[in-house]
Amino acid sequence: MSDSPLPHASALHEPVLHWYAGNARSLPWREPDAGAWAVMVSEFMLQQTPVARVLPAYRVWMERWPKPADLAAEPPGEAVRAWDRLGYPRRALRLHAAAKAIVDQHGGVVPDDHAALLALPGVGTYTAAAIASFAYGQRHAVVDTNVRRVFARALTGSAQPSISPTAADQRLAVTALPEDERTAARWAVATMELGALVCTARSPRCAECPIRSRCAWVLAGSPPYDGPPRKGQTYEGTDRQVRGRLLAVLRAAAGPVPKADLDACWPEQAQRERALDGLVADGLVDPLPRQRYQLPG
DNA sequence: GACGCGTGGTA
DNA sequence: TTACCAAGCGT
Repeated sequence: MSDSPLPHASALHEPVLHWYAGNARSLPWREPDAGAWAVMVSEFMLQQTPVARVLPAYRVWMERWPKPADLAAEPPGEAVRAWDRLGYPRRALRLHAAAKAIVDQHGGVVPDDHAALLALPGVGTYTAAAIASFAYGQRHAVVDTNVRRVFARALTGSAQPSISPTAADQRLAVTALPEDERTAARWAVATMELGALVCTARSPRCAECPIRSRCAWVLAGSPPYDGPPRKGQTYEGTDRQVRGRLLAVLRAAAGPVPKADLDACWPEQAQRERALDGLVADGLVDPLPRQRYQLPG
């Protein structure tokens, strides 16, 4: 995204906030009594995983571990097991580590300070801003892929945002932020929701969009994407697939698993060994004596 | 900045 | 069917 002449983002505030008031989804982590831990758990799970797949795992998780201290008291392997098939299971490990840090350093309360949040394992720029904004009502630019896409279209006039987040994206989001703190917090969640429900990546529902009459991309005739090709992520045959299979076996087992059971899930030995070593190096798997393995204790 | 990291739904 | 996409993070 370029950072020059911007349509005044302030003209978008009222229509987007009004749209959100009537169209926001009811999600458990948005309930008034949800709390910061609920927001934090949802944000970890939603990193690269769609809402529909997060919902059941989220409910089980919060029922079992309603506070950070509840999770911190368990071995990390239990977090990995409860992560189920959400994908990227290192997030489960990081959420567990973050819960321990919250207990050790913040009295068991999710911190409300942006810098303190950023220091937690698995919390990056986006997640720190999201927790501070959604859970504590603070004024932060909350820049995820939805927001980058909405701003790319509405303000910059391009069909898609840059392939990876840029400093310009961040600056644009900061510039567009309403001054008032509470309004800024609603704007953050509203722009994200607009990107998730209307201003979608593939087939945007422009007819339903509250800012279509002010959208730079629509006003330019909705030109197609003309940037460099996006990096297609292959999966079949990758180490990621092998890791996924190995971990699925370990999640399903109540206790230690003989190596033979792991050997059965992938034919090529070299890749299998590499994947298993990687899981051990990542702390997702504990090696035991006598060629056995289990989730980390 | 590019890359590795899971999984499944959708067009 | 293949390819893209989904509330990123850490190295």
